[in-house]
Amino acid sequence: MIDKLVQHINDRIDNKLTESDISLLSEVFHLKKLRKHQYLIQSGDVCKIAAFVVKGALKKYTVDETGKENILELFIENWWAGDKESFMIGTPTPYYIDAYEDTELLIINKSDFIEKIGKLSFISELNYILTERQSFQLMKRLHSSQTLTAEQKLEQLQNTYPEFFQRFPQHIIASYLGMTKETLSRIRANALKK
Amino acid sequence: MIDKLVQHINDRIDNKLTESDISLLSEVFHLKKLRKHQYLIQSGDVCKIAAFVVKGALKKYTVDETGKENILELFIENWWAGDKESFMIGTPTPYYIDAYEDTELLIINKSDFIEKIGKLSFISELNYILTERQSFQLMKRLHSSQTLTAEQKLEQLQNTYPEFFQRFPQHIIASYLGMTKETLSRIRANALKK
DNA sequence: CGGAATCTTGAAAGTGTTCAAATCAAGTGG
DNA sequence: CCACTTGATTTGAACACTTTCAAGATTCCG
Repeated sequence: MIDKLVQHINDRIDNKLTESDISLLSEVFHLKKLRKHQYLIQSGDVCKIAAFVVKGALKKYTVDETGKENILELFIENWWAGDKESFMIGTPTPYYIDAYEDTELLIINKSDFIEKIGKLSFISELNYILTERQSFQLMKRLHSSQTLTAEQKLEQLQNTYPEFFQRFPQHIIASYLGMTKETLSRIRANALKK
Repeated sequence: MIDKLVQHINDRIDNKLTESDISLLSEVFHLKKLRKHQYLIQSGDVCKIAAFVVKGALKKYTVDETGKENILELFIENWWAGDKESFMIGTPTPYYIDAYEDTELLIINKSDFIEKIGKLSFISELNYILTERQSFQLMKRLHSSQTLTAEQKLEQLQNTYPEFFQRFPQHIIASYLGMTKETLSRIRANALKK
């Protein structure tokens, strides 16, 4: 169970984890299972956990006045799910995160994070790497959101995260891309013609 | 000159800079002046510098096939201008950055950054804080870009960065918001009626 | 088989863009 | 001080793309 997390970390940091690092991780992370449609966090909560996805899929979204979901992020295996801003700063999150499939997570709560591992160099290193990558990706997504047509957005997503199309239905992908499911359907029909 | 940078750093880190920290900064950062319309970086360059804005204003943008500028970021005093991804990873930047006003920058080049200050704890701390904040802001901008109407985008920008409206003309603001100058002009006319 | 979720299709409406032209504002040089 | 230039803003009309709403078709799965 913890193996996937250890692997994830070793893939990203310079010096591999020692046995004692790993046993510490085993202590502070615990397994949590979510059934399809269960929430990890809800709007208004302060996010007090960080969650590593061992198995399954989740979506992060807001809900507008009309009840429409606007999906911001999709999480699958080996991704971190949560609201980092709420977790770090302690402000209430505006987001919902729920399981789209039955999901297994490795959870650490904020107090354990701060007291037990936050200051370890491999955690700082990992955290920095992930945060920096996140910001690079968000810059690209923002640019795409503002400059590309719906068709170009689809094509780009097929190139960057083809796995999403295996895991999520079209209406979820559409919302992630900032368009309606009808638009996505029509665009796909057009793209096939060519 | 270096004072503004020292102030900027002291405002953000836990332990204030020492005299020797400051004299080291004075050594590795040098002043660069840009006249209005001069480039700091151009598309295709590898960004080999990080630049702190002492005075002036800059814009970061791409140019599409038709020559249209799509502005991603605006920089004024006390902001860092550059393409961090290109700087850190060494990939060619897709962006242009140019001065919208006559501008004074404190520049550090990559080799000095890596060899002389990159490993100092106050630089790591600052870098992490800025990167994290950047990613929080980008998440919000992406969400706004995908969910708000043009009118709501304007209102939100007026609330978050009112100073932009003093420093940049409307067509620049419009591009930053991902809309045309005509749309922004009409929206403002409508908003005034109410 | 039957029901729920998903995907497709059509027509009408909405929102923002494009293109072109007019207006406005702020220097600059004569 | 005025004419001229340049950049910025506004306005109008036609157009393009995406959404909305509604209905029908398809797929999945117990």
